[in-house]
Amino acid sequence: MLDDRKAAVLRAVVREYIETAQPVGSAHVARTTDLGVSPATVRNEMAALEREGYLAQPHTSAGRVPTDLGYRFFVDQLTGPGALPAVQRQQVRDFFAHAHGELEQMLHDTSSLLSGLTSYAALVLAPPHERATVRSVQVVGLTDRAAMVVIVLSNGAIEKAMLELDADVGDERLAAASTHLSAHLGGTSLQDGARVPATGDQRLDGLVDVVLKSMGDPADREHDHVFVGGASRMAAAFDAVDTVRQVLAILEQQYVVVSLLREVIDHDGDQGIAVSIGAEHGLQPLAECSIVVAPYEIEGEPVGTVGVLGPTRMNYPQAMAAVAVVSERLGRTLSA
Amino acid sequence: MLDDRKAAVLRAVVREYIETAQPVGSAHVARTTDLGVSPATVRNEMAALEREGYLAQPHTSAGRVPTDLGYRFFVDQLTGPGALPAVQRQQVRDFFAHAHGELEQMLHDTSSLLSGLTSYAALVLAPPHERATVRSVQVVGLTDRAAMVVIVLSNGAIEKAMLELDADVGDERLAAASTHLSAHLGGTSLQDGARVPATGDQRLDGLVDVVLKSMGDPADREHDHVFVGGASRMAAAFDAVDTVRQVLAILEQQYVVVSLLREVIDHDGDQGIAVSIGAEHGLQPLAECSIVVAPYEIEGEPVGTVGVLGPTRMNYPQAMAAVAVVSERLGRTLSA
DNA sequence: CTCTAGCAATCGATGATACCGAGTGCTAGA
DNA sequence: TCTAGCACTCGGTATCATCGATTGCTAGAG
Repeated sequence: MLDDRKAAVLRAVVREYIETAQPVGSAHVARTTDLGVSPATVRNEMAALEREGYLAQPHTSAGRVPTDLGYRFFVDQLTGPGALPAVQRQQVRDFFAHAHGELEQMLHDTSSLLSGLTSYAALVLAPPHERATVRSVQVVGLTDRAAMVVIVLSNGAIEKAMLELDADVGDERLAAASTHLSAHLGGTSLQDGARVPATGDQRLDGLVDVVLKSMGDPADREHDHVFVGGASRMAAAFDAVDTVRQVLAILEQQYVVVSLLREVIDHDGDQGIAVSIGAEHGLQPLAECSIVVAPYEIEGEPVGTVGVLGPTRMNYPQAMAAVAVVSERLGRTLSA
Repeated sequence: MLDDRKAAVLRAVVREYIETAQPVGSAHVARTTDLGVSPATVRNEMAALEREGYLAQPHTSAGRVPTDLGYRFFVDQLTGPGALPAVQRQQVRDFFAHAHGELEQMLHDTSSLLSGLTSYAALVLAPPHERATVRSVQVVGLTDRAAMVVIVLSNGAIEKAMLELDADVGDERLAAASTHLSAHLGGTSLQDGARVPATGDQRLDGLVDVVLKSMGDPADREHDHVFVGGASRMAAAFDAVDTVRQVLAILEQQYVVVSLLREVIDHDGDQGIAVSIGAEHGLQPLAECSIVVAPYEIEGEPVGTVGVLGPTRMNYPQAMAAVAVVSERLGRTLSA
């Protein structure tokens, strides 16, 4: 596709631009590469690269800037996700060594960690609750007409749903329903809408039905929780305050973020780390952003994703390294 | 303190500046007030107001801008929290009419609502769990060595804590502990570290102790959850991208936000709506922000707060109106 | 004593102008 | 095929004048 020298020039431009955020000129490239060619030669290559869509010029007589395509080439030709500085690697190890119990808290903290490592915004998608098996079902009465179903899952997550009751149901009956449901749902996964055999007691069976229905409610299934950490760092990445606003507005919509993460990771086959650059995904407000995501696995099964969102001119090797380490480590910790 | 005319001039300046964000000149004030005086007179008054600290001049030959003190006067002389447009009032009514069950979801949505009403960031502080009474306690085993304590409270909130066990404890024993704890803690509030009588079974009593200790863990008590909605709108309020970053960074620290809300509402006695303007609170990064908060009450008892965070030149009457209506309505809904 | 009209002075914003320098494209020659 | 040289482009910066909004002050009217 690109001959060696063009590739080297492109690499140099991308690297320099990532670091300085300034258009980079031919002289700079000639100096920083070991190609032993003059700026004039570099100029010719750069002009060619521009024709082919890898570079762009903000205006005549300015240096070149990578296009999305340019970044794409740069990312694709990376052999692996670079290495994290030892300090950071240690930081990650420490974090997960001390990570204790509670799933949601841990995922939340993980997003802060990742954001701190990269200085971009971090996204952590929680494992879908469907994957875990039920450990306990309990129906707790709150008021005469309202009860709450609390389901504890094997991974420490909790599903809950409100229940509106037609009539006052005694505590004993709720307790009976709890026992009955626990007995028959325990060990199953939430997604297969398991059948629960009738007890014979009509009132009880009715109650059980209501509970099951509320559990199957797709509104609750949407509970694909995503943790966004370090969103404020996006403000440092752009200088147009309006861009910042748009990006933050997107990050506030959990649903959008979730499907974005899904899309990016699906689109990329199962390459491990997936990268979406600039306008490659559909979201117009994020056209100036790139996303680096990786799935994390529990017991060998991919269950969630971690990723970072930064400006298109993000430090890809570093971001990929951080995402790789964190996803690997997170999976390992959750598998234990 | 200020004679009538000075007050009128100050009011006019504040109102105009809130609307236009431009320094306002004497001619403007003379035109928009019905004082029937000339710009020259207004100028004298404005000069006086500046000497007294209510106004400031960005530079000679620009109009005046209110100082924090100026806003403070403006807010203090407001008779009440202004009226919300009918459309918005209806919007709030609709929202709470359709608000269903789940506490956390509802508080989250409330923050979005309030942010939408004011176009500032909204803060909703959840009722401290200590206030609610325990409805059910359950200890659920997750792995051999880990269990989870799930406490359902009367207000529909859920407290959970991880438990690390020294040895494998049988399911029956966990169940026994659950029943025992439910029986003795049910109806009590979490904050009084209630004593639970011994059962005689040593292993069981040991387990109960562990659970109680984990519940008393102050790390969990910190669970004063705060919901921040519409943080992205802060990006529209400032044009210095760095200010935006600082403000957002603060909003990401739940702990800081919680104590800030507390401080503001405590400082103000029990006036209902409390307002903190500019640097009145201590947080330097929020020096260009104001906060409007109001407590909301369940069964007549103040349990949480709702508020908005906006630029110092926020629309106070409108913000106060929105906060007042939402807090009132939220309390009413939760009391039902 | 208060208010106002008039007026000079102030100072940011805007726009024109010139200049510099970084960087390019092209061409001729090695 | 590469490079040196060179004219050219064009954004950024500095300078300068101008414009306009607004002020502070003073003198005079009510």
